[in-house]
Amino acid sequence: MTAASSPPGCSIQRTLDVIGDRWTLLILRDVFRGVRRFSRIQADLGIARNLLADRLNSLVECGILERVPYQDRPLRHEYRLTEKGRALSPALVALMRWGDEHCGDGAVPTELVHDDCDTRLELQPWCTTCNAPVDPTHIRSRPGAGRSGATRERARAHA
Amino acid sequence: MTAASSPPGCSIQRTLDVIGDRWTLLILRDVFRGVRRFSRIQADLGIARNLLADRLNSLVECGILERVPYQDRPLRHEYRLTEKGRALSPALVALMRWGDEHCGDGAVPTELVHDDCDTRLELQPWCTTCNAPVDPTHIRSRPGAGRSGATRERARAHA
DNA sequence: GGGGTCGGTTGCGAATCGAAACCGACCCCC
DNA sequence: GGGGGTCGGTTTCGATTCGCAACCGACCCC
Repeated sequence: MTAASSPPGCSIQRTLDVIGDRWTLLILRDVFRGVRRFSRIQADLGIARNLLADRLNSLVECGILERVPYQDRPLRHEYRLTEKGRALSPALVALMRWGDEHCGDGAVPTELVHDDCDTRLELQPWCTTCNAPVDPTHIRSRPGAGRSGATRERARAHA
Repeated sequence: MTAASSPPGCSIQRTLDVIGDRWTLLILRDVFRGVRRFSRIQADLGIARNLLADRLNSLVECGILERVPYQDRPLRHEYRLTEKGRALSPALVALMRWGDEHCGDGAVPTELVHDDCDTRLELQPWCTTCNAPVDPTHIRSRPGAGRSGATRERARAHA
């Protein structure tokens, strides 16, 4: 690690340690869309069963999904998003939007809309102080001074 | 593929085909932060050299990065984000924010702020019609009717 | 000539992946 | 009771990918 680097535990690094493999985000996309059962996900993604079992276990273990029984005898579970899992929504949306804009191959298979007004969703860094979107060139990164709550306090106080 | 699934070429799938491996987003994070040279990135991430070379080539090949000479004799390049690459900013920010909120381990190593006002950035789906953030429960996904430009037109007309 | 930097490439053992077979618990049907 | 099917896995094993270390060419300075 050099001076320009973040500590090993940078947020993105930690995030990708959890969801940064080839299948995990696709699994979560399915769960977001309501595809919640083992075999449905497996058929949908074409992922190997052993890997799917493995990834689902990891996701449950780290609190992104939870196993909820949907029948007894035989006991079967489905996988639901926890609050922590639902919080990944903006990231999924951002990735999907990027794919739409930049990897389009003639058709946009899925788009996300605001169901109140049918507007196709934008997703961008938003400054709550300026109440305006922030241009990428105006994003500065800085070493954090502590936990996010405290940090937000500080930012509010400053503004 | 089942009825509930998207076509094989779903935006997220296509996106992850390009940037969905264990290192690529970390490499891009470095480039976003200004770490643009082969050996700097390598030292920063601890990635194997052959993999880094491979990933950088892929990223250049698909137009996310470009190779820009920073000296002749010996000719050396650095890797810069293209427009397409810069468009990944919201996704990176979203992932970083999620990591901050949900994978914190006592310290938040990096945070993103709006450099005009020092506000810590939020990132959420934004409805341009309502001019308000959209709650995840109000996000509906629908099959796209065509290219994104046309789709956006339609959404505007509807609103 | 010796040593160092930079951006790779090559080789090889180790870890991971993917496909397919197998399994237990249960169902329905005859 | 037997046969067949579903569901959610686990096991096995060959193929792919990864990660480390060594090497390399082009250039620099001393």
